[in-house]
Amino acid sequence: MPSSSAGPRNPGIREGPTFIETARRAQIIESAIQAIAEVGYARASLAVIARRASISKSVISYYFEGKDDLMHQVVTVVLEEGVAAMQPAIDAEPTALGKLRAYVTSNVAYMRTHREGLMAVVAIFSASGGGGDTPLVSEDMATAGVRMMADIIELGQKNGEFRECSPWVAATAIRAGLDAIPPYFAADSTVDLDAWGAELLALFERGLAS
Amino acid sequence: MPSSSAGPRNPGIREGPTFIETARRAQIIESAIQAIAEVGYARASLAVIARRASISKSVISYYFEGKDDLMHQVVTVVLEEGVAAMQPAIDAEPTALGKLRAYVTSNVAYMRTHREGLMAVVAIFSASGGGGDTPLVSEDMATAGVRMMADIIELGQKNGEFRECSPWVAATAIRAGLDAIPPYFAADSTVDLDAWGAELLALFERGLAS
Amino acid sequence: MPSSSAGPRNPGIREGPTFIETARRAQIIESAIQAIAEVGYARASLAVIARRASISKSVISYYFEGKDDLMHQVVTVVLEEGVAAMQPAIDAEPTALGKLRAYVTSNVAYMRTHREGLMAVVAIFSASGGGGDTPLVSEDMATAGVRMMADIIELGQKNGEFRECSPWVAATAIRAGLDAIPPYFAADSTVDLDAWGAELLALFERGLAS
Amino acid sequence: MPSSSAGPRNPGIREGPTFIETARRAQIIESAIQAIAEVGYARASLAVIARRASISKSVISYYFEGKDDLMHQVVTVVLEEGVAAMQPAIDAEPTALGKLRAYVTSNVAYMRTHREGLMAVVAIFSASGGGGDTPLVSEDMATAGVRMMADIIELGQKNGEFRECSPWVAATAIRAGLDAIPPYFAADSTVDLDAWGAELLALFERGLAS
DNA sequence: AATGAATGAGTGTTCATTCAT
DNA sequence: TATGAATGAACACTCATTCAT
Repeated sequence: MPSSSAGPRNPGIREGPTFIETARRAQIIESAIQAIAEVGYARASLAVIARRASISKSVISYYFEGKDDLMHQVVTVVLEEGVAAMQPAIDAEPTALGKLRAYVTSNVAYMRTHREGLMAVVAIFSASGGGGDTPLVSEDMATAGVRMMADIIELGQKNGEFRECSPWVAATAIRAGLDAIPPYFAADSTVDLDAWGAELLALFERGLAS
Repeated sequence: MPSSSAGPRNPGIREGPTFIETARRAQIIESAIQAIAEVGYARASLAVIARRASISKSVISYYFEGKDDLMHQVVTVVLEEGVAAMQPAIDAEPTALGKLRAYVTSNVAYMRTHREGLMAVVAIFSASGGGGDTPLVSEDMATAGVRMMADIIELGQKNGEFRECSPWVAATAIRAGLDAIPPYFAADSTVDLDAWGAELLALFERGLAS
Repeated sequence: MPSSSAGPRNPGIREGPTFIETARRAQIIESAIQAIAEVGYARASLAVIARRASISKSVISYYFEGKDDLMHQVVTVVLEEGVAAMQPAIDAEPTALGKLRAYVTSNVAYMRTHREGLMAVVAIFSASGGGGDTPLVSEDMATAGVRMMADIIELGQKNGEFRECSPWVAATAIRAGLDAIPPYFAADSTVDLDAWGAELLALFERGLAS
Repeated sequence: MPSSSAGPRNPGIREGPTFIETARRAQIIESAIQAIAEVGYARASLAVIARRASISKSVISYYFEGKDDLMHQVVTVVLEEGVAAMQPAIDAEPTALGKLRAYVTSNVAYMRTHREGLMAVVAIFSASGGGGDTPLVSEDMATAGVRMMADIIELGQKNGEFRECSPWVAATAIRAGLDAIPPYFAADSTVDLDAWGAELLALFERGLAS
């Protein structure tokens, strides 16, 4: 009864994930992220991922239900960590403008340390979107970041902080603006992320100002 | 062994591509676009593309150096057609604001009629490794759209129409905001593209206003 | 639109099976039969079958939808050939007793030249029966031989040639008695098939006599 | 590295198999039988068998030399139990006819309670290569049932109870007739086994009558 | 006595590519 | 100009087996 959230796929009786299991899972997910970020989703085969982790392909099958499961977990981990990193900062701000700034700032900060993860997620997203039968990435996950932003904008519109406009379109634009950064950062790691974030903020603050 | 830039090998008198050759190439590229848009990059094998064009796989190998070449050409054609469709409208406008509006408006218009092509390009982009320089997508191609926009913004700044800011960041954001549309449009073809474009324009006009 | 009855899985426009196609199909089916008869169904992998035919595995995939399809065709070919060899002899006999004798005699005769095929079919049958999701062998095919025999017995009972008894049980026993022969014949090719057939006939003629 | 004939390696004082060892072996064999009967030989992997026994795969490797050994033992156990269940009834009958009836009757009775075991044996037989001598099933084992029956027939022929004929052919036919039952019984457990046995007996008693 | 971890060979299958015709 | 045939490498995945603990 292999499951993505439970342990490996063999044992008789289980209690909780072993130390080694947790470590291996993390290691494999990390290798997957690096592989996707570096050679693209199409060329990130299990063999490539395994080689990068210096393990045999079978180990991946031992800890994950299959490639789809692994990809799903990559997305989950990166997104959950991202939300965990951003949410407190956003919640701490009372105003919509503050929240908007916190969103962009903390997102850019997260980007600095998790560039590859974000690139991997974007790659998995659009590889999934194509039209396969299994979603690989749930609608819910794919739009989580946009929804967060849209909520902030709606709040600002109720407050009178922001002008009337489609929160969804604006939120999509802001997220897209952020998602476009990692590739540039990957190609040139001297890119000034803070400056980029500040520029984006200036752009959207003005764009939304009432 | 025809190359991508020249036609099939022809040691005779001929110089330019035959009529039939041009037609076949276009047909294959069109089939590739449809296949990618419909089943995703991963499942768009040469066999699938060939079946869609009602030809045998070998014909593709005859007209293109390989799959990478075909993909490269898909990107080229779609992007060049896009530029061809947008450039006159942009050039016709004297002011930077006018050009910005023309850019977004004509881009959205092109999107309506070339949704599949744009989705295919995005799919090829992210399947081939984020945004770096790969066999499938050259750096130059990937950033062409951004550069066009950046030029407009710089013009506006010289004019005094737009405030001082990083033209590159702003241009990237605008392009990203536009590129985010096709997936939504594909999932729901009743999406109001004009409204979306207008919203984006309102956002960025305010964001750039001096 | 690959199909087991149609041609290979690639071409644009098809008319009928090529000469080479027919030959390859037959060759592959023959190799599969030999492999199964020799090493058992479990060890008769596509690799083994391909090696025996001195071709690469991919050729099998080129001419058959998959392993299941190949197995299905093995069964079909062997059974159809068997029926074709037996049916005329059976039909030529007016009496049920004559038909019974023709059935057993022609079956044994077919066995001499198609021992491996019959062993393969039996192996595929019981590998299929296990409980997989796809039948691999249709109920219809599996019981065709028994039904043929049962019909003969029923005819004999209406005639008064045979005593009253369950035609199905008797037919099953006769078929089973015949199916048991090939392995012995395989182990020792000097087995006197005609004598074996005659013994079986003596046994069942008496067993069914009214 | 316990061998199939001895228990797990035990360099201490002990000679015979421990209680727990015997129990585990029996449990594993039983699980193997169920697994094969239920999902077929092909899908009855050690993992499946282990899960059914609620133990880890390694335990199987601990008690058996390998999968082949386990399968060999499954066959041995089922067949030995069958002989043990039939032999007394056969020995109790003085006449060959009585023994024939006892053979069939007790075989059918054993079938009712050990359907899965018999199906497993048949599956192992035909998965492992027809009927020859393989690691899984020894020539000796495969023909044990036939020999038992052949002995009875020979006795009857000496007695004058049965007519002259090849005891081996007749015995093979009878065993085959019996072995054909389990699949039908498995597909439809309401099959009247006693009636089936009686029909077979009627058939073969007449067939052998002097 | 038993486990979880890991491996390497092997499974069926897909794919881009080559080549004679 | 185009095809059918064939290939070999790679794919995700399964499996029996080994081993330290």
